[in-house]
Amino acid sequence: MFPYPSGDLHMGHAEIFTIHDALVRHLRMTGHRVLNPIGWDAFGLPAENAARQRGADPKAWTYANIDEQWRTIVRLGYSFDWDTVLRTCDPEYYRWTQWVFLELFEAGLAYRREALVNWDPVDNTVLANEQVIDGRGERSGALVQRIPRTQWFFRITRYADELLDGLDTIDWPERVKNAQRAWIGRSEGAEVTFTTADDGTEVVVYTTRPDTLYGATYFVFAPEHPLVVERMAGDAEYDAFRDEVSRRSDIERLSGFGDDEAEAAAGAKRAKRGMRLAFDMVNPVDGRRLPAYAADYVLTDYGTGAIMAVPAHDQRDLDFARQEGIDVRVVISPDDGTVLDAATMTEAYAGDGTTVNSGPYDGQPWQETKRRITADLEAQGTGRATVNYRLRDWLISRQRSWGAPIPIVHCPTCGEVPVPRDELPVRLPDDLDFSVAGSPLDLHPTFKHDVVCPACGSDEATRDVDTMDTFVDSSWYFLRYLDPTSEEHAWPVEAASHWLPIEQYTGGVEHAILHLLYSRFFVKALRDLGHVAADEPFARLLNQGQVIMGGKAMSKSLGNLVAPKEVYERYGADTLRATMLFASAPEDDIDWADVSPTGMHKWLSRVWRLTLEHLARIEASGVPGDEDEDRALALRRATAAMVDAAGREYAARKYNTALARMMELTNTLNDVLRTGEAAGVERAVGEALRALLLVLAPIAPFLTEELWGRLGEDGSIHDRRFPDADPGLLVRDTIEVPVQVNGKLRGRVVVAPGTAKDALEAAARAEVAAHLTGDVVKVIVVPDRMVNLVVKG
RNA sequence: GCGGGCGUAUCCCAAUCGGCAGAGGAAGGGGACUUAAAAUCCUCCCAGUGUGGGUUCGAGUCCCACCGCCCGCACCA
Repeated sequence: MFPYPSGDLHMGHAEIFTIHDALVRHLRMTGHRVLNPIGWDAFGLPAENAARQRGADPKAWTYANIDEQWRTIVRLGYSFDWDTVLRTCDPEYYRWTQWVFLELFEAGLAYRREALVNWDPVDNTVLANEQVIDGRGERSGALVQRIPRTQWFFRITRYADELLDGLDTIDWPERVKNAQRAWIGRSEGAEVTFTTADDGTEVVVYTTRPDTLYGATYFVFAPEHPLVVERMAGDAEYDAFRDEVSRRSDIERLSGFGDDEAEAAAGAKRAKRGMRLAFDMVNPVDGRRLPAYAADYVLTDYGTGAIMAVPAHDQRDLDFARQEGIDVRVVISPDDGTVLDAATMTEAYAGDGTTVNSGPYDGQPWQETKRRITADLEAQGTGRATVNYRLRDWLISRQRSWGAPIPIVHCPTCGEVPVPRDELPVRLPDDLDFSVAGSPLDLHPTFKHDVVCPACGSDEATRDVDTMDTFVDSSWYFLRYLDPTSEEHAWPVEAASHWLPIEQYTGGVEHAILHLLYSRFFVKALRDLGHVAADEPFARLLNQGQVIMGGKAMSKSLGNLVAPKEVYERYGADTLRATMLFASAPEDDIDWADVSPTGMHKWLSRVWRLTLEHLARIEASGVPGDEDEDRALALRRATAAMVDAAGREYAARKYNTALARMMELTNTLNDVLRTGEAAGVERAVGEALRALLLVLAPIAPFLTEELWGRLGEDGSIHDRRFPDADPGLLVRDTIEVPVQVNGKLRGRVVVAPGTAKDALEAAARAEVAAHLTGDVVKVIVVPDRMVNLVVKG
């Protein structure tokens, strides 16, 4: 994932880029052609806030940060392709963001409507559902308010099913896929049409349990439901109730469970608030009258904003029914023989059971009732099977001015008119005044009004003054990398079909929903519009862990921040890189309090010293002469084993254990040099060092390059092939096989690899004869691995 | 409450298909070198794998229950 330039690179960036760079360098060394671009997600609020607070020019501010990050990226040796750099805030880029918007608009995937939206009173903008965490704005932390407002949406819900099913086709961490599944929230049920008791007005509800229809004893509307608003117009009590619910949803709902924190911690249930309405509803299956309520626990924007309430089998309904003294009616009898008492039960029963009290459906398993009732409703025209989703359309309007303007002109006669493609980009003015109280774009002297309708030429027309969510910018940037400077097209369709899906995508798990869901939607939509062939943007995802400090997130306010700069200025870039990779597997968090750049620096210095000492010896004694064959062979075997093992560790992206194998070899090298004349093994030492440097090159590019040159090798080490182990050196003459008696280790035998089972067993019996005090009743022989003799008596 | 993940030495962290619990690092003790310190080198110390069951010839690894921690989601009908 590309970085946001809020300042210099932080440890999180260093972590993601280090992992990614080791991976990419290894791929290059194993003969892959790698496209490894970099860019900046350069629109966004911090630039605008800097402008507001310090009078900075957001563009200059952003570019200065990009320059700083760039220098750090170079300093840390990240091998990005420098000729594909892009910045989403450049008009040359956002021109095409606007183009993508128009493509979606014309396909009916971008639309404008009024809705209850999330208003962030601190950042002064609306937010998408995905950007509201626990009722607070993701960035600002402010309590979000629900207000009605006309805004632009992307119709991501059209792809809900495909977004869900596609998860089965991609190699992503399970937790990210689960998060997306939960977010999409598909459920299967039925829509059932109820009617008002007085004039038969139809009201549709969504339920996942149509089999419990006979158990409905009341009916609930969301307080904002249009029918309620209409029917209760002028009712002061209702107005007060609605007001209170709105306030609650802004404060109490968000702060948890009311004022009592102890109660909140214990997970106490939130009291539901409801009001009896002035009319009744009629149950379509049996004609019974159901009292109608408005209550805060029914949401306006899920399902149809109205429910049938079945207290016996839904806990929320039961809580409300007990509170209001409403009847409870049991329609499912538990299979385990428990008898539910409608008068006294306090826990709704949602398990398996047999249908009762439901007229013609009695006596069947509930699943069967569900099928039959749904079919019967359908036949009568009072219901149908449906699928429902938790996912809502993506709200993309932002009342901010450091973003891509929405390329639409509003005309009193023509409505929403797209800006013609050849007039793109709709540029942000350079002279935005950030000292104003509202949106600088809205209040700019000419931006809004200095326009005519592209369709009819009317000068009454105005520009849309909102910008797009910055997640729009980042939902397609990977396509732009394929031809980042083109003025002809957003990206080359043919190349896009070759390079997508991206084989390896690396980034933080904080984007589990946001960026990773939006990008998937974009690719699917753009595919349907013929702009790309792939179904998914990212075939394989690696979520690197977080860098923390002493168990807590690093942050300025906690004063536990360690900047990459501190580390690389003291120890160098290679040490920083290797420290991060050695600390843990890429997926795991790194606690900086636990890691030791000093220790890593010591080891890299050891590699350096071993190489220089080797060179000094060669210089002193000339070309190595005859070898000490046993010690040389042992070293060559150790080298081959390291190359073989490290290669596999690299392939599995386990750089921590790859480094451990390299350290092992330096230990061996040290031992070999200590136990005899260096002259006897000098050639093998040279081979070992060269292999070591090659294997280390993706992790420590600077040190290895320097030593490679000093060893007299031509060209860059980074253009060399990753070494392969000599298979002949991996084969051992003898191996040690543990011998167990009754599962306990009692001895070892040394045999040739591949020794036949019976020969191995014989050797094993001889070895542990002293322990075979009874009859051997069972023998387990795993060739080359172990022998277990089971003795009885 | 639901879903996912993790508990191995003082600490970080390894351990192919279930097959010798220790690869690597850090910290600590002792020693060599040094006028001394740093660096370097040598050496020692250190767990039976959160708890309790089960399967198996054999369990850190598989199954069940529980404890602890972390991360999602959560009035979604």
